[in-house]
Amino acid sequence: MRSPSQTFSYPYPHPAVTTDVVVFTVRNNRLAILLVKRANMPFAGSWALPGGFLDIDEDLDACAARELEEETGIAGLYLEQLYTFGATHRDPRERVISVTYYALVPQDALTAPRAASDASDVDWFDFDALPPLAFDHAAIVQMAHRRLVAKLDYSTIAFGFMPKTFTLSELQCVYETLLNQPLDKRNFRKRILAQDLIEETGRQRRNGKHRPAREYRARFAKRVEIIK
Amino acid sequence: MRSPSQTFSYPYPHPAVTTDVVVFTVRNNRLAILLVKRANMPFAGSWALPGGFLDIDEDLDACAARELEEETGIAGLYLEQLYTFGATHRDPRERVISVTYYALVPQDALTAPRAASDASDVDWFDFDALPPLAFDHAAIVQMAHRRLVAKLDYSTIAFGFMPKTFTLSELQCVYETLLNQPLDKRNFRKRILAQDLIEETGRQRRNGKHRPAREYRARFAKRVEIIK
DNA sequence: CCAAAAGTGTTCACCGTACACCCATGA
DNA sequence: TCATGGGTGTACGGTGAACACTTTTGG
Repeated sequence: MRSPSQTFSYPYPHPAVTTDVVVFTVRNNRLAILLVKRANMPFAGSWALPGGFLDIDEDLDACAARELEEETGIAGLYLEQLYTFGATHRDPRERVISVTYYALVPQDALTAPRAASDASDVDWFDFDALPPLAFDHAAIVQMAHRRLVAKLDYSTIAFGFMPKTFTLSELQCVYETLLNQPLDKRNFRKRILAQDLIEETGRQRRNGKHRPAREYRARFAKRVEIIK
Repeated sequence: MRSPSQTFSYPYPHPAVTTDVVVFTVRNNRLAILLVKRANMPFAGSWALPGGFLDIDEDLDACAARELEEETGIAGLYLEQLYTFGATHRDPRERVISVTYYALVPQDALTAPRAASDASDVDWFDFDALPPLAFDHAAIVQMAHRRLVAKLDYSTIAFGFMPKTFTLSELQCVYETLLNQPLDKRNFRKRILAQDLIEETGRQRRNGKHRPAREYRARFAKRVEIIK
């Protein structure tokens, strides 16, 4: 707003802008996502992705994080932008553009989410047993899943599901879940260790009446992103 | 937020939504992009990406295609969504969310674009000699370029720069330009032919006082079609 | 016959894959 | 001592990289 001539505002109807988030986790060796039950029209009573309307002076990423926390109580996740959905009739109320995100929750952080705000209920659903979803959220979920699986090959995205420390068997289990196929133990360990992405903590994990497992942690500080 | 009917409209200020497009081509063995000179405030006289405001009942993809054609006369490109930029102060006029796209133009289709609409001028610029850009368009261009280069490895995106028929040397030249490094001729030909993506037309190309080159065409339906 | 770009094969190093047995612990 | 998951090495085939000369044409 530098000069009067720059205070122009586009004199045509503006669409609403929302963010929606696909939150993945691995739970009971199944891929699962977080859904909220809508309290309000339209689609009241339907399950949907957590999300909501953008505040006029709020960054897109902040909106996604805020709506996620408001509706589910989950905060602190790293959100990555997925795609922007803007078909003209995707929302019966008015024209709505949805900027979508996805995020990963470590297995151990599965605190039960609590519903609030526009959500009357919140729960995790196994990815291959999802209920019918409101709006075009099924398409959003599909795209997020494709992105997640594609990224397994060329990024460290799978570590997003791991707690701070973990065993190689736990890590392999996550990969097997995401790829939906068994992996050879020796080859898996060789590959992971060769990438030099994890290091031993020096401690051991005793999980039963058998040999203890070595405990590892990720060696990289932040998420190592390889460009898509 | 509740309404008995479905004519509800979100009762808070809506942001404006625009689309912007990064159009790449390869010209004189250099990567180049298409820019327009802004006719209006803000940033009047600055170079910027072609783009503009979304109509309220227009799909996002259609908006990107329309604005591109209005400002540059280029139509018929396959546009792929890149990322959505929504920092709160990226436009001095008002809050603006920009859904960005990128597209590829074949080498031979380099008809001079013609300026119109909000653009007082249009031109191609070598990617490594871009002028200062309006808004956050430099960041958009950077992201588009990273995506383009990343996709060379695992997609057929390079064919988007090729005419309907081409020689292997021409194709190699495009790869070398995009990767900014020379490639071994024998390995390149072996790799391309092994992928079974192209086939001989049976004709030859005589381009000088030397051995003619075999002419090929893409075997798959190309995404980038025609320029107007 | 000369200049200039087109076209062609082999070797080698590395990596992903297939595959089976011993180890450490708690009960 | 047994049941259970943890941990280890080798051999093979396929793929990407390095590397130089012959062929075809126009002038």
